Amino acid sequence: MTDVYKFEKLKTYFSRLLPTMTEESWKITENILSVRTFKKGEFIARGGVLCDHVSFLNYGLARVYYLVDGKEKIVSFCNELNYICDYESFLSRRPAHSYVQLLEDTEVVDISYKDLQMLYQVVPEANILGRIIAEQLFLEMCNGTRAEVKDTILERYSKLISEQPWLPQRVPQYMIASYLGITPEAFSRIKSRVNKQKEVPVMVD
Amino acid sequence: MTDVYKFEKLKTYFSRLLPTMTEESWKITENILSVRTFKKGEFIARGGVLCDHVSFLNYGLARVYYLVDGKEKIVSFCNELNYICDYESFLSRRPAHSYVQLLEDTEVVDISYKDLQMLYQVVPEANILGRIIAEQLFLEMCNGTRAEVKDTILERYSKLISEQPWLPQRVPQYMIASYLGITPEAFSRIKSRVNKQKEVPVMVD
DNA sequence: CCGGCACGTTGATTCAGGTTAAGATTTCAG
DNA sequence: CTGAAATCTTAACCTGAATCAACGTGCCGG
Repeated sequence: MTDVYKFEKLKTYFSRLLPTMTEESWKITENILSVRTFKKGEFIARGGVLCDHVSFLNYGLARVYYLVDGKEKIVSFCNELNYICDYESFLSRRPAHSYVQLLEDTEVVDISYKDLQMLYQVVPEANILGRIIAEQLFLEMCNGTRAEVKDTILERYSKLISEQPWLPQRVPQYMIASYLGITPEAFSRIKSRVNKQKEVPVMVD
Repeated sequence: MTDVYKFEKLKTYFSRLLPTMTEESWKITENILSVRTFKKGEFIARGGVLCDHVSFLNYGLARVYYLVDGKEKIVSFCNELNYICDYESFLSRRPAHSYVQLLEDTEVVDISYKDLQMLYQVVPEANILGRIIAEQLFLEMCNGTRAEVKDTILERYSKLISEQPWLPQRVPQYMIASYLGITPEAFSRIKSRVNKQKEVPVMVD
């Protein structure tokens, strides 16, 4: 947990997205970043509250969910080397609709809206990075939406596990059910139904 | 239909997004744009085919849908002053997952992927525009997803009609049902149920 | 004017998943 | 070690929407 250089991961990530970014631009960027740590259970964003920071996860785990009639509907899980933030709230400057809660002790690198806008003015590459990141978020969103429309629950489960294989070890099953859009009971039923058909269990705990 | 200046609408749109864009930058941009027209029923993007252009709708109407088990699931409708394109395919350079079909004769202004990348190199403002547009698409997507998660069918219907009031006059009801994620039969029933409760019909044809 | 087609409605049946409830199992603090 | 809380499973019953099918109604071309 004691990184030699606390922005290392973010820097690597940026240099992969935009290899042409100069060391100078990075130095400026670095200056307005800050590191924050959170304990399991804390929130990085909450419904009704403006989300004023984008956070890049150094280590830890988070979930994003909506509150629907008092019930939590999980939209995504997020670990190391990803952004966590209600980017919708952040961009639109309006109260968040989603909740972003940490499922483990977590360290993030973050930047405030104000500072980011400043960065866009000062560092030209920042706009390219900002564009690429927005595009990537858009692509991820597309993937999610498409899967919800086209895939069966089982297919979505398989995809989830193959994309984030560490998930079953780190989050309870009822959260995965919530992500799939069904109740824990239904999920349990589906699992047992599938495992009865094949002698070798497909869905692992 | 005979616009004095065929890029007028796009220019206005851009200048609203980025007022600081110079006339010079616009001149360069303008040079790589082209106008295309389509007849009702034609496709701007098809599943399995790379979508190599972003198109800005000058006039006309389009729908975006996925094919699920041979059935069409409409994701959005799109008219004047919006982009139509499988932006996912366009950005990722992979075959499209969605179909974009014109529901009326349509005129678009469009730009190819290659030309856009070139523009990003040559005109610095283009990156800002690109970022803002990607951000907006992301926000729209969020709205859609959130509505699907949180709102009832009736609420989503009301939202749709208040956002695109011209819709019922221009598309058949079964397409609206598809957008809402239910069958035409179910939609019909919901409508009649609602209209029975209130003496004055709420859902118009 | 007629026949066909696209669109909308209505009814009967079916089914996946929700709900409720009760146990079984795991986890963890004290 | 022990008991409470959290999690997972199973079963019985219920519900909303899909499916299948039949039937209007309006529109268009010949």
